Amino acid sequence: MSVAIENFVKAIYKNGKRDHNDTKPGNIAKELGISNAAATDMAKKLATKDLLHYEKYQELKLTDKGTKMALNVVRKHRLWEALLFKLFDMSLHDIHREAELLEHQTSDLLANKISEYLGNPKFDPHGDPIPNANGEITTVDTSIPLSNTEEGKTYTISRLMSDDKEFFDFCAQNGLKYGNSVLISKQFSNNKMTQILIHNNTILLNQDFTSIIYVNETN
Amino acid sequence: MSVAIENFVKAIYKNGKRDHNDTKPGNIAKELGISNAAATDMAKKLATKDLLHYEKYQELKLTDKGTKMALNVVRKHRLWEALLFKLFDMSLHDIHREAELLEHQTSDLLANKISEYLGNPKFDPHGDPIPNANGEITTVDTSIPLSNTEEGKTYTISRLMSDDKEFFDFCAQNGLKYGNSVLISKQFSNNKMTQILIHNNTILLNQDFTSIIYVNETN
DNA sequence: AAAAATTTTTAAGCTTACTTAAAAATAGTT
DNA sequence: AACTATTTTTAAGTAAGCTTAAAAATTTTT
Repeated sequence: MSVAIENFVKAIYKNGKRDHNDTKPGNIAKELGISNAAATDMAKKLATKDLLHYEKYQELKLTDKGTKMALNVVRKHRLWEALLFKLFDMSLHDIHREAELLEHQTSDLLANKISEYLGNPKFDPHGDPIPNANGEITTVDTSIPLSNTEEGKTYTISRLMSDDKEFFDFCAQNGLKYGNSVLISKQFSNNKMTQILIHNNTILLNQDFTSIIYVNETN
Repeated sequence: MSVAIENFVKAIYKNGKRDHNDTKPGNIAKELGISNAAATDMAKKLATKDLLHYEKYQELKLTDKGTKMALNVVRKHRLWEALLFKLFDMSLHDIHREAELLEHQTSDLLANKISEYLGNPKFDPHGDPIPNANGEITTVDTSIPLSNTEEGKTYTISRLMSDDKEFFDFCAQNGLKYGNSVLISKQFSNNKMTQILIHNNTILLNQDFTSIIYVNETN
């Protein structure tokens, strides 16, 4: 299966996990930086390969086979991120970019070797869960976006759901890192802004950021 | 530049280093597993990109630009081999196969990180020299094939120049490994066979193998 | 030096993964 | 409910990297 196909099913998988749940060709096209026409073509083709269900004008739905393929690629991506993060001093954004390419050129054998070397980690450096060799995510995700937190409570950063360089640069500068603690000092009523205290610094975040930073309540 | 192009210049580079020195399209085609016609087409195309000099029916000669590209790919290949060899318990053949794919999806930045992590090694696990970030091979190679050794002398294995699984399996079984010592117990007159002593085992090697196992005389 | 064998080149054609442009259907707005 | 805007689909076309078949040139053998 080609890189284009792997990226296509991965994009459907990722979009299907999001709030909007828009997996129509146009959204997948946007995710992949290709034309809508190309996405429609590809969707039809992958339907014949039993990777997804295609019905005109409807959302694209991965079959079990398609989901398995997507999870296999996601697994390799996250294992690479975990490995590069451990071995090298590189920004999360750079690591992501390398993993984006390496994920398609990695045998299952190598993926298993990486996993084993790392002690079969359950999460990558963004806090995203790493599917196991069977394509299963066994961890239960109880995290919520920062935008949904309560004023005065303390949380632990569990996921940074982004590919964006500016976002990661901002995070790196402000100690927003997987595992770190944040206190919600002020939650503005409309949830459009959140003020947090981290490392004795007060930061004001807008919804662009509070919707992709996920946290768990600290016990 | 595409994977196909990187592999093409790499094949010319490798063939140019061998005894036969046959870099006509047919030989490159054989190396890459494509048709002669495809190789001729590609050669013409790469000439327009100033990667090689093309003259009908003549050997293909890399330009400086083409050589630089080839060495950059070779560098990444050998760095990956060195890294995978260090981190994981995998056969040299499997490592080679993974590196064959990863080499094309590796930024210069990542290559430098791998190199740094490994202490800027000068050789990969086969004993092949690793070009530096400028595409220069600074080491001097004094090694000779086993077929050219002298009876009674002791040598150190310096390079195993092959991609072949059977060869590597044989090597692994018999302790034929980069850095190991061999005594030439009998060199048959026509050089078609060589009998060596390694790890207290006597092995008879034919020329297929003695021409790709390189050694240095032990001081 | 001719004849035979091989290699290289040319030519035509295929598949993949795109593109743009226009038609068709859906979704949003008044 | 009708009009508008957007999205999806269809259709036609392109570039990369191959293929096979046949012509042209080179190389090898006798």
